[in-house]
Amino acid sequence: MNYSLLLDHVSRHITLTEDEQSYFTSLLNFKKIRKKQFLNQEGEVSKGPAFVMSGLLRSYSLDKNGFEHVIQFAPPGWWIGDMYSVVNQQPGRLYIDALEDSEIVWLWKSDLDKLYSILPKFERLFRILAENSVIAYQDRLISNLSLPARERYAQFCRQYPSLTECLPQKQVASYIGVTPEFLSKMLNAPPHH
Amino acid sequence: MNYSLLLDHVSRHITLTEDEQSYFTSLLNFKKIRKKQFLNQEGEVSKGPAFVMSGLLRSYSLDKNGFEHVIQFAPPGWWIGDMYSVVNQQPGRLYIDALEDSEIVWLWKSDLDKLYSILPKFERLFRILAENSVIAYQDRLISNLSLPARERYAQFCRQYPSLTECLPQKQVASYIGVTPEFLSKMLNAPPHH
DNA sequence: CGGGAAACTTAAGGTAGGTTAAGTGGGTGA
DNA sequence: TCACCCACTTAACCTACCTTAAGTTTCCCG
Repeated sequence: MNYSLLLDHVSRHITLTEDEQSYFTSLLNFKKIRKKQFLNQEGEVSKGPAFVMSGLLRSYSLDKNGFEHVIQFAPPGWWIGDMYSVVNQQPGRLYIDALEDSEIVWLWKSDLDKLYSILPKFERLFRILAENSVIAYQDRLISNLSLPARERYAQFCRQYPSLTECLPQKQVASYIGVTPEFLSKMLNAPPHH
Repeated sequence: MNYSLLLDHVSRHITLTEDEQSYFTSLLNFKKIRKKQFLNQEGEVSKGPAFVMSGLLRSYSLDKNGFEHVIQFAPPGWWIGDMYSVVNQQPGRLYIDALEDSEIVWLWKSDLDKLYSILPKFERLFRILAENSVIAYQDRLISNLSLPARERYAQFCRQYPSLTECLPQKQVASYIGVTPEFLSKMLNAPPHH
């Protein structure tokens, strides 16, 4: 198993000896997920955070009218999971599925806790990741509260140019919070002033 | 100076000896903020996270039409800050001001970093706080994407009953993402089935 | 290949929520 | 005590975005 993508990612925030690296990787579980298969369904207790090695995952919630709302996309090199469910070990409210055939590695919550106590450096890693996550959610909240759909779309394209290319429009629509019909109309209409 | 509110809060997540407590409190800066005064203005580099001892603060962003969008309220026992600005030591996009005369304690980012290296337990504390923050922002994002204003209001009342009582309506309107006029109309109209 | 499901488009009509504007009442500082 | 400000209300009008529905294209799976 080649963990270099993950170990590179980790080493951007904390430094590990070879022994520490192999202890860390010994806790990892590997999994292939084919397109449209689920890592996680609403109402299940999420096993733990997952790191994407290849492919593309997303998390979304389903409202009572059956509409999906994308919370996050996770291309290779990103973490994804249902934080609420992992932290509280309660059934979550998110679905996580693969938009492309994907490979991930994931940790049991109990192994993560072990990792924290044996290698406290990992507290730091996950603190930093959580902080970055807070920043990203805050940014998105501000956009949702203060920008019209057209500018939210423009911001998405600026922020995730590679995703913009490979995602179907309806996924982007769901992320920025409009219907696919409206996004289509927007894109095929003359740019507003 | 009486730090019991803060130390109680900290001890819910990590355990400190008396020496550790006094080292921690030695890093704290105390500040009184009168109603309508700012802790933080857009474009400034935020000094660091602040813990509210008494009073009530809020953070908000200002859009290009001059409208405020409340990101967070912070009653006593809560942390508030501009995470983006603290982490990156760059000018932030948030204003933080006091809705009531308040007292806070806050940490320089550099002291926080010292604290992490001398007492790694604090990595854990702030990891947990950041994780809870992620959960809260995710929840709010889901509400904004999938619930109509009336239900966002109901959820706010359920989630923060004490804030609902003491906040002026226009602050709540700004938090749930509607105009004060619309919230007023909503509240004075017959409940929708 | 062929057929069905998705993704995308177009368009008509509807609605949640915004804008503007005017008025009321309570609180507070000079 | 008065003046002013600010929170809140009301109401008429407006628009960004949604709903429904139909049609076209693409693409995948058998």
